[in-house]
Amino acid sequence: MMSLTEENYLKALIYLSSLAPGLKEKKEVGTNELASYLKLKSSTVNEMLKRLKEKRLINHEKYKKISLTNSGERTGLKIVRKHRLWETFLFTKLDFDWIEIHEVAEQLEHIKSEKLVEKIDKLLGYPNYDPHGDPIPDKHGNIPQRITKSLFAVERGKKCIVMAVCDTSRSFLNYLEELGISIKTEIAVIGKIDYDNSIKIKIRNELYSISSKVANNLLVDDNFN
Amino acid sequence: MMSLTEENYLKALIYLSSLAPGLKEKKEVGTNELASYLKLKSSTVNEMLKRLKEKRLINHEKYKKISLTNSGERTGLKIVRKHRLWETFLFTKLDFDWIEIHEVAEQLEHIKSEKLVEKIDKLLGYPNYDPHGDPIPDKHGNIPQRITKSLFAVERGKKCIVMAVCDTSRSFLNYLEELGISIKTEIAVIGKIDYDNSIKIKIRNELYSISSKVANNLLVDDNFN
DNA sequence: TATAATAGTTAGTATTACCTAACAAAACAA
DNA sequence: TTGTTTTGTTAGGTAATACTAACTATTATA
Repeated sequence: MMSLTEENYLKALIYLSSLAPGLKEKKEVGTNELASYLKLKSSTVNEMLKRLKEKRLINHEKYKKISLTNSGERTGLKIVRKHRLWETFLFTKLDFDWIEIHEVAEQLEHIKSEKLVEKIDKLLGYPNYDPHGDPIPDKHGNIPQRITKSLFAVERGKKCIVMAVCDTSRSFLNYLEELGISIKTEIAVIGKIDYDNSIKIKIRNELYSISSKVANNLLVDDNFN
Repeated sequence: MMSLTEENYLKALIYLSSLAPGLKEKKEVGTNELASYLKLKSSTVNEMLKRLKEKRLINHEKYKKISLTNSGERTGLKIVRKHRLWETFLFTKLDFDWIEIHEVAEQLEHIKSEKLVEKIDKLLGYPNYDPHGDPIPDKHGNIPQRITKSLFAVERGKKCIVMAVCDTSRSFLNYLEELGISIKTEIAVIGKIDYDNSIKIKIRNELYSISSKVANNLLVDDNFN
């Protein structure tokens, strides 16, 4: 039986080694990297690594990098799946907003019940992406393709639909809320200002100007023009 | 912040001191009683009692009985509320059956989010009773009246509706499933056999005979004949 | 390549939540 | 009332998960 803490270590390892946005291929992870991600001391992490290795969930040799075993990866992906399904549930069924879902899903992801996960998945209609646009692994651990086209890359004059965000920080999500941008929002790209790379967009017939930083953090689908 | 374990102690205390079926008035609880209910050693319980007392959640003097403070009772009722709401959610929204809901709700009841509880309550239409017929405390801690009339007490010739069960053991619930009895099932009392106190009933036009033990563990509403 | 900076490990400590064994108080019964 | 049973407490131990401080290995750079 996995403890809540062990589950969180695996989830962090999955994230740092393969799920983090912008990672093309699998990456080995260091003790300190993991520690700082989990906001723990490296000595603490070091002890847990021993336990996870004993349980054959990770590969780790003294002073070397960490990688997940197949078993570790499977287990970790299950938790990611649960997290993202719960986020979707909270957002679509209970009207939680973007900013609130993560914290509650952090708790719900540790509920142990295969049946519960599958029932929630069914209730939601087997979604491929969570409200942040992150892909939801299916029950076998297969992960849908991540959306990669950013709003910044959309041509002038084209319309697109917001599918995901690269940044889930409170400040970014709050700013999006102010702009009225959420998942599935339609945005038309009106113009691009070369001087500072900012972009003029139209949302529900209102004009806005957004910085390239914001545009780069919005992933979109424009395959319908 | 309450730990999961502390929450379970409070819930157990609430149950043993006032919520257990058949309790008319508040009862003081002993260390051993609590220990055997929680399947722990009394020494373990004793330590926790110290902590709960420090936190002013219980009253307890050495070698004396335990009672909940107002704060302890409020906190405990919140957990009972969450447990029963989650049971209702699993039963009515996710098609879990009677036998499965308790174990999963034991985990879900510890999720910390006021908003989540209230949203689930709303989604369910603010129910007064869970799928076992146990009353669900409202957000202020008020508990609806428990149903008290057993099937055994229904007069011959009358119809009634199953509202609650007094026994939630696996074996009893399994037997009810076999009979096709669930919450809201209509039962007509056809006859009573004085010899062994067994009862002849009709469910969906099928005749059955049940023992007085079973009849006593089924609580019903017959205020509609 | 020598040394400084970074990364990783070990040792020792604390807290929570459990245990067993031994003991003390209270309740009951002869 | 005195002995026995039941109930409750204390002392001491363990595993999981965190910490700090001190150490060692690796890597990067001057």
